[in-house]
Amino acid sequence: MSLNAQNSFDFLSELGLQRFKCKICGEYFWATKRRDTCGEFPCSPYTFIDGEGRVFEVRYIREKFKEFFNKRGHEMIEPYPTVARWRTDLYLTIASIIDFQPYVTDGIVEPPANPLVVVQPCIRLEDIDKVGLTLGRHLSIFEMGGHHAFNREEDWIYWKKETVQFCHEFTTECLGIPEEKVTYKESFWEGGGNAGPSVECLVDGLELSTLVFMEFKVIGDEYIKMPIKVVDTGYGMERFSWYMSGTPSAFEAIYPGILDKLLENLNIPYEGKIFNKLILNLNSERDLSRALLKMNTDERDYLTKIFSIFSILDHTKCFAFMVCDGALPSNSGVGYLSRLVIRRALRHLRRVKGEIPISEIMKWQIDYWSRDFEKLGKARKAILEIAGIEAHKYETLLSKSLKIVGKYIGGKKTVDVQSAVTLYDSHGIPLEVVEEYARKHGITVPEGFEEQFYKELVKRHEQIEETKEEETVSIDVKKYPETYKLYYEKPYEKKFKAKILARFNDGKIILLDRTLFYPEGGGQPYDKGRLLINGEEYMVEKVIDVENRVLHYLDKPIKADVVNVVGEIDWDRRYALMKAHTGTHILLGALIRVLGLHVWQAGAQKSTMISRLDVTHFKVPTREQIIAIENKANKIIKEGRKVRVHIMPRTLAEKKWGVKIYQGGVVPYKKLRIVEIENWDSEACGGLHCSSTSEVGALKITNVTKIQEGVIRFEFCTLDGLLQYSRDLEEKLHKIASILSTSREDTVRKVVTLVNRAKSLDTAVDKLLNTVAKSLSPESPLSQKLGDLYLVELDLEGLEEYHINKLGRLSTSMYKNLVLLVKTGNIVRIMTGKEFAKLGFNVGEIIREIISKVKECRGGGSKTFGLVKCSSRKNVDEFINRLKKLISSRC
RNA sequence: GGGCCGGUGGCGCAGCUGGAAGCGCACCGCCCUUGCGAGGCGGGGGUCGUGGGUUCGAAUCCCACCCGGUCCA
Repeated sequence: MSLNAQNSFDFLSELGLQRFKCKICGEYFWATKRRDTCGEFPCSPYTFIDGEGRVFEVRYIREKFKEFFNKRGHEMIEPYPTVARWRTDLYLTIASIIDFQPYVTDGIVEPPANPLVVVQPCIRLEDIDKVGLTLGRHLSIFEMGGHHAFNREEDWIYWKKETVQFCHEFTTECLGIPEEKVTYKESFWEGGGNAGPSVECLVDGLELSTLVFMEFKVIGDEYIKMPIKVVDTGYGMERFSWYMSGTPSAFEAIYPGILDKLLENLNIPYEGKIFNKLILNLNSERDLSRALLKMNTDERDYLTKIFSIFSILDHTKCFAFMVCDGALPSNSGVGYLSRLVIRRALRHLRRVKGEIPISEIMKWQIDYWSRDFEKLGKARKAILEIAGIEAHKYETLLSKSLKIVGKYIGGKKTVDVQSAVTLYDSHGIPLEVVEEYARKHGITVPEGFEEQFYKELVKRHEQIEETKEEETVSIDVKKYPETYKLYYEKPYEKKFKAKILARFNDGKIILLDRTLFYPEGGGQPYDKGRLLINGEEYMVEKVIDVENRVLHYLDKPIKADVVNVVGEIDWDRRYALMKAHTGTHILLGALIRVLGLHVWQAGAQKSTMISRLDVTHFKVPTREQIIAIENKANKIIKEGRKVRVHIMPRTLAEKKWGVKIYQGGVVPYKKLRIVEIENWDSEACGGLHCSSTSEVGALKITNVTKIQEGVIRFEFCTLDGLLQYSRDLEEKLHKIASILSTSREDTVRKVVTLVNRAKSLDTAVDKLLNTVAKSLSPESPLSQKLGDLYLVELDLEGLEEYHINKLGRLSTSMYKNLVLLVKTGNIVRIMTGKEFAKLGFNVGEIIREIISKVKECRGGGSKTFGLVKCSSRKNVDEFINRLKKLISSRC
């Protein structure tokens, strides 16, 4: 790649480094002294593992890192959540720079500080299957230390040379790693929509940090120069911790205490030395099995167990963070990822035959990590409960799976790929369970089955086609000035004067210089209202915001020469929406307090009637909880707490209220607009609010549903809606009462009597049917003799099909020679006793034979039962006559 | 958000190339037994997730929706 030109790295010579070519991989690297290899595994083996001396916990490294950079002018920033709620293109925070993409890196938003240092917990699941196998090089959750600088021409902080210098000093002077061991490999990095040359800092085979010089924005295949140059660094806190500790694997360093407790609990001794026998570049299950083949059985079994334990450690920590940040297990969205993580942990726990509940391990993790991450401790109860629920679900799945596997491959001689894939795809049953079943039941698993299995799996998922994109009519508004947003300045004003700046769609869409009309956004619907021009009225039907220009959609075109307008918003609608919006914030505050800190907003829609708020939570709350939530919310309303709006820099807002302000998601502005309900709730929000909670009047939750696993929807209304809502309920009750012809007070009693009556009618009908059936004996006056058989013809017009069938079933089982004909309108049913078929008759055949001769009759049936529909009663009778003749002639 | 699997008596399921809703467990009654366990006989309990459509006829086929499960973004 031309972008990765050598001159990108020339500055390294100024730091006293020399450029060499790795004799093994052929890549270029820099070092203080001549050496043959680049310093990265496998060109250079791991030489730092000595297994002696003190353990440097992640905490130690983290503090050292923060302190080092803080002393060198970097402001400390609190880490963001691991769930990247502020981004639409990512579920998880995969690097520290994610916190600042894309708005800061694009130059739209000022960085919270410049330069800054942050230690960001990150979650990456792409390589989750490698966790454990690589002894800790891969982790699903890790802390990335980053020092970042955002450079503009006019405001230059620092660039490549200083960055490497900082890194070098931190690695060598601060942590005491010998300078001659450190190498810097040339590379190129790309991710999150940005790219640039990078330098990897390697020591004794291990990559400890990567320094990226972000210069490009990646759009499709194109690299576009960025307006600002960003120093994006990533220091692996766990890597440093491992390196410094020199333990056989990283897990001893990351999880001191927890690892021991787990081993002890599982009754497994720990022998780190065995790892020396392993090739350390295990990257896949296949690599592992190859390496394991070279070992003896005991060693192999032992190692497999240890790898599982590593995975359990890693995954339980990861899960705790995810749940804490609101990624509750689900079958879709981020929630699926957290379920994936805990399922993997549970699978490993089963492999090592762990009797210990996973929530117990989770408890240890919370105890250990909440020392640094307070939020984990606060979410403790929810995390443990959710882990318990997930473990239980997994158990249910497993206990069901054997039965399901049997259904698919039981009785077969070999396992077929299709079945195995369906079992995995539709039922979540992993291949190993299928193979286990096959082995037990003597079903052969063909050669190379696993490969075929994955091939088929990939094939199935490739077949999924892309969904069509939605068309949006875009109007180029950028050449006009931004609309002045009067609605923010004066949310209680109803009328305003403005000038028309532009007309679109022949005057049906207009752009104003200022407006009180709130455009759709943040789950708050747009305002409606009217524009007045010389006494003529134009209705405003829709309002949208395009790049801060507010477009008004009118019911009829406005003339080209008009400039001045008077606008008036539909105040009742707007005020109802303001109350709904403030109500939403009040409700969210109540939900977090009653249900727990894992509750995050997952979506919201305000309405003048019933609004809704979706939040992350794992089960539909109980009636008591819902009442508690309502009571809390109404208390806040009654107290008349102040609702204040603050416009303030991001950093300040985050410092004051934390990342919880990002409930609504992406905030693409330089400064945040914070809506604060005194001591209750603070959110970055672009909507319009009441100035006191008392204006909301009241809040009633009208419905609570689980819209998907891990997401609960609360439908609610404020005072205006409540009035309408109760009227609707009243109306319904009134209708029910009138149908029951009783008073509204007596409806319940009446329904009870009716239900009881229905039940007694049912039994009465059953009894009567039984009596009628009994009466259809050969001696019955209705009986018509047909040889050995006899026929009864009934007209049961109006009787339900269900009861006719029941009567037929009863009578024909009582009387084997009975042929029962039941007429209902133009339909006739033929039901026969056993004797009929014994004599060689077949109802279906007979029907088909006769209807070919009778006009406008259709029908068919089985040996003992049949149904014929004719166009008229006359044809029915003709059919019956022919039937009788036919039967008697053959008896 | 998409794909796949499923929804049938209280529970677990069969029936799904369309023809009168079944089985096992549980439940009730009787018999056997000194009692328990068990066994024998008999019985109650479902209009097949909801709504449309095709058909003479739908649990079964088609469409939409709801609910549960699962895999993948």
